[in-house]
Amino acid sequence: MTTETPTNFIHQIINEHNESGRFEGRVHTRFPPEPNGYLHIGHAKSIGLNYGTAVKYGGKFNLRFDDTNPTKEEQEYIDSIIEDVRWLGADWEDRLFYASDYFQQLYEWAVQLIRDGKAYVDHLTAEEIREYRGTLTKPGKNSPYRDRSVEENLDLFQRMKDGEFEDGTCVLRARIDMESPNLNMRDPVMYRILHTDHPRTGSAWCIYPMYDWTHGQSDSIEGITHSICTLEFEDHRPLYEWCIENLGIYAPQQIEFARGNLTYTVMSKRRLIQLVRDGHVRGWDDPRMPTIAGYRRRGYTPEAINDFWDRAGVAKANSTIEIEMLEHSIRQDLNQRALRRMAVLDPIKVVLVNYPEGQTEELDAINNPEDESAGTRKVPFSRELYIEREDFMEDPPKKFFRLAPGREVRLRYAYFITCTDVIKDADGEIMELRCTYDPATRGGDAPDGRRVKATLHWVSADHAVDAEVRMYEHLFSVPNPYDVPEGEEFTYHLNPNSLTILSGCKIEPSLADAKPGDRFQFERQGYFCMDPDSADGAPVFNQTVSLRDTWAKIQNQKA
RNA sequence: UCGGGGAUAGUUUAACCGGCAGAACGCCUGGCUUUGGACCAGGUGGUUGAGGUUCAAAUCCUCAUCCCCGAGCCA
Repeated sequence: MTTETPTNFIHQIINEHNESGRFEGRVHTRFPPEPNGYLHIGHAKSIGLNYGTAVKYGGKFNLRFDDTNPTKEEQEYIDSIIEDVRWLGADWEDRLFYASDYFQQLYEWAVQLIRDGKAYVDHLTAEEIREYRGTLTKPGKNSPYRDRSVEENLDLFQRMKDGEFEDGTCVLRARIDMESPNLNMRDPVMYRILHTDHPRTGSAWCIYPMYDWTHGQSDSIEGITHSICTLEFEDHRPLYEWCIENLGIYAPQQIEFARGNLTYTVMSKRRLIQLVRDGHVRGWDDPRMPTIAGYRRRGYTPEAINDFWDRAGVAKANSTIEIEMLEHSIRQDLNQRALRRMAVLDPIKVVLVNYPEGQTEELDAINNPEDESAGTRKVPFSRELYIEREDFMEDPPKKFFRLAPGREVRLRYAYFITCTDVIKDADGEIMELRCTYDPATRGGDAPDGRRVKATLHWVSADHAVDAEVRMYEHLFSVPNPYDVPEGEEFTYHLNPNSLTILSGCKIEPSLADAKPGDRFQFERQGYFCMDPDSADGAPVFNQTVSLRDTWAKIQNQKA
């Protein structure tokens, strides 16, 4: 038995169970996805909570697919979910299960209930069932088929299973209480007829159990102690307990918690599917999607995602967390581990007029100031360079510290340079900057102790590699995308600038060796992850998140 | 209208049996800096409301208010 410091109300409940001996000190959780879509970051909360709880108490964690509705479920989703849960770091060891593994047992239990007079085959139509159910305020009334004999029910249920009836002709219902104030207890449907092949059981079954008739018993079979689910199942708990009690089987404890929402994000599977199907994004793993696959491609780490949910906490109050908190977690993680590289996203050429033509130097650059073991690398330097267009202003405002006519700045790990000339084309567009460099400042330090207010990143023009860089903004332009004018859809606030593709970016040559999935900090810009779309000699990077940017903040304040 | 849940800084949360409301993110200052990054120091800001019990209430009691979920042969 362990009593751990509770970090949330669920752990407190577990401590109480451990003290009372309810589960003999056992802790066994599970993550039960329905394979009808890709996992999103909200699921990561549940995965982290279930797996983290098991680890905390030295217990076990199962992965179990809730695959009871073959009309919506697909193998593609099963595969992606397995990959995502594994990527997030949750370890189910050899306990990968499917609710469909239990179809036979569930069927036998249904027969048991029929024998006990606690279930019956109902021939009411779907619409009639709805009418008979009553409303939130009005009690329901009994189906005329409710009092069929055990023999008749047994026969009918057998024939349902044997495929004698078409979809929708009848259902098996639990016989509970049509007047219950809890609508879930008004004779809930246990089985419906679906002549649809199942991804795992094929055509073996044409009747499929409903969630309420499956979930609790699956938990029970697996010896789950704490069946953690979201708030909307609170009303189902009495039914969950009814099934188990009337079957006389081992009883786990269902506990509900609030799912977490994010600002600037929609998270329901229905909406996500729509974004994919209607082409608002490039697929389930589009880096703008809040899916696990999307975040992975974007460059997020599982550690950052788990850290984020740890910080967010677990409670029963509905909440929408500011996306800045997620961004903080990924910045913090990547700051520790990402190698630094220089990349010029919007290049402008700089010519060092006093630097010898044809000369090239190899300068030392630190790979990660936060991690000495990451070492250093050589970066080529020459007479013609690229710097960031926005790092120069011809007529700089007061707080602009970067390059300007007559001003001296440092090129990182290289030299101090001073801008002497601005070359423009006929339209007045700046084409090139002419600068002088100070040979005494090699490496970036002035022996005379003189200081500059800015350090710029740069790339040698002759040695630069061209790259495509995909910059992202939030998929939605407002914190609450659901807040739309009367009659408008949730797509109303879709951000037209959520993706900006930059081509002709100039990146330092060492980046040519990168592999898809590799993450870097582009100095002074942010974190970037190489995209699988990359080809030999044609690298593509996704912006994971920008660096914190006080200059941008100053500019925004003025705007 | 019936049933079930919930309400603590801008956001997300902590506060055991009633005992100084604490943190993270954000925001604002300042320091430091070869990334306007990172880091360091400081600051702003809160118990939904009204009563009651108590030496003492976020916590207990009463009455309100507001929010979420529920009428799939979805999960």
